[in-house]
Amino acid sequence: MRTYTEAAPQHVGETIEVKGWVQTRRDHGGLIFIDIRDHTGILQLVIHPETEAAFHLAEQVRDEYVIKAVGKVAERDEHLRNPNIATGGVELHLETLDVLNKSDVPPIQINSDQNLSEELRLKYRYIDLRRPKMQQMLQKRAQYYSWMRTYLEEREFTEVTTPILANSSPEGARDFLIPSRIHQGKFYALPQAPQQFKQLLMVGGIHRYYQLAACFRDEDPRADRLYGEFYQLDLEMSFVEDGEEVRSMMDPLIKDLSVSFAHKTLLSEDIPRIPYQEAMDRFGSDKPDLRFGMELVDLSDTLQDTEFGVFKSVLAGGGKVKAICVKGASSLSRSQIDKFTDIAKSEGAGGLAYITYEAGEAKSPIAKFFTPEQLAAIRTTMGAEDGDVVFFGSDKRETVNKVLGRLRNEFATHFNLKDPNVIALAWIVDFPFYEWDDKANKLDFGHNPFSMPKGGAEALESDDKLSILADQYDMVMNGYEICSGGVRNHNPEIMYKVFGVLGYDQAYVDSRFGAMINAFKFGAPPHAGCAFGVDRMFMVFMDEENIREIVAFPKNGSGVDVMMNSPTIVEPAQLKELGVKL
RNA sequence: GGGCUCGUAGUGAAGCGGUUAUCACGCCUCCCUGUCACGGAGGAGAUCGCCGGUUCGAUCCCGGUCGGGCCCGCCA
Repeated sequence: MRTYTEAAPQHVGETIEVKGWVQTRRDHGGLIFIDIRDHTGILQLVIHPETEAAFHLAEQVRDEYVIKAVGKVAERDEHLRNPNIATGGVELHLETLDVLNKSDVPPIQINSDQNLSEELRLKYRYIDLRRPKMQQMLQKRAQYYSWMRTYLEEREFTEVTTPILANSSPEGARDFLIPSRIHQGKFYALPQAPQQFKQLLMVGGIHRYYQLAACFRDEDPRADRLYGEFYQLDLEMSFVEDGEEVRSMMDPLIKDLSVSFAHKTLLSEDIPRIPYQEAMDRFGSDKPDLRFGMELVDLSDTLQDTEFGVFKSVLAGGGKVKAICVKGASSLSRSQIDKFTDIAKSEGAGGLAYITYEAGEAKSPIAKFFTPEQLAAIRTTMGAEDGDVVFFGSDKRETVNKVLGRLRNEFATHFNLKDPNVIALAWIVDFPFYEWDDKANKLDFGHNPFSMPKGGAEALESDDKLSILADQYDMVMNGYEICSGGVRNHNPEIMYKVFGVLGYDQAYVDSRFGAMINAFKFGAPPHAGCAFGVDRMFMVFMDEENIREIVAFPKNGSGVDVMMNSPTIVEPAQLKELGVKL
């Protein structure tokens, strides 16, 4: 009878057959033990010299050989049990042994707790995947997908797959282009997201749509961003005019995944909705980690009359002086503070002023520039106690927020304020529709040109284009953006206007988004939706800080698949067929 | 495109202007009948990423280059 190793204890006294890999072999000369591993776990095989053929073969077996073992399951004597493995109470006394395949000495040791370089693990991913951790990860991921599918299907969402060979998107990330053989000189592009298709599904009368969609973007990767391809839980709902309908639809799923699937604790049952500007002002980020406080405090009024030159000139120029209070930071060494100063500078700060509170005193090179009243006011406003350090930022509003937001995050990491067992969720809402592009020195879309401006066509007439808000929302989980969505603009007239603000005429819009605009002329229902970055969310659930850890076959940081050796040079014949001149 | 950082046996680490380049795991041979990351004895295995410079002498210092990682830019 064929069985899995984990089931062995249920078959004491029976003869069973197990197949798997050799985890380790312990040869005692006159007695050999082999730990056999399959996808369920490990089982100890005992090979006695009396079973001559099996014993002889067992002497030659090496790690990672693939074997088939037949024998009788026996209870182990009390003193021979191994509490460290699930099947440690039994063992299999071999009758026959077959080697189904040999293995070279593996380049990475999978049964060791030695650090392994990621490079090597990716090159030999098929061996790396045999490790229990990776096995569990892939199992868990499948459950995760299934969990989401079940939730959506119970709520009238229909799964529809959309084309992978699609069109180049003129805005946004770089495309992966696919040359057309039939139409030489023309190209498909892999979709950056199924955005236009899902909106067309709404026009097509699909009530609610979802898809675990592959998305492709040719942008440089990060620890939380895969190169090339990633998956979104993409969804859209028709006849929705208020984004709150989408958000409240998704809240229970994400909370349930956090608690029941990932076994974590929610920071709060209620998921706050935080306007973009408020998030920037309080946390210095549009993806704030809410597991800790350390909020940015505006001291501009408190220090209105300061004689401290740096602050004085910033305030006179309409900028802001803000600060964060870092609990217990007086323990930081000079060189540690220098490191944080470098970080502040890398975000555009001129320096990093701070006040240390110790033994009731405010110690700081800049303390002498403040009146006792100002010093007292700073301390009270910041809630600083002995042992704390208040770090200042002074610049124009956006820069101060960015600098202190980054520091808030770095300090939280340094002082271990990010509890991995807690999930803090928030929706960031009311993103600015337009942003000022400093480099190009012109107005540009803040986020997504397809979302509805809040207030509709009328709002677009505003003189202050930067004050126009988009009906758009991101979900944030522990400092990661895990979802982005919006109420879509389904009205061709408003669509033309949205682009018109940036100086694009109707012909331009038609040439870029003709299919979608045209569709909107034939009775497009109002609709709204969103897309979750399922890889990134899963990474948080699995306590990983590198997104490649939760993907079976990721590309490395240079966009290379070091196992398959892609990208690669192709045969001239293939290029010729595509019309490429050699 | 830019910044920081790493590169030493198969693997993970240590080291240092002059060493026989150290340790652990793994590997090979032999011994071993109750181990479980078995144990014991012995052994093989490294042009110290690559190129150039400084020096009497470079794995070590300097410059460049290649490769990995993290970050900025970028990611509608």
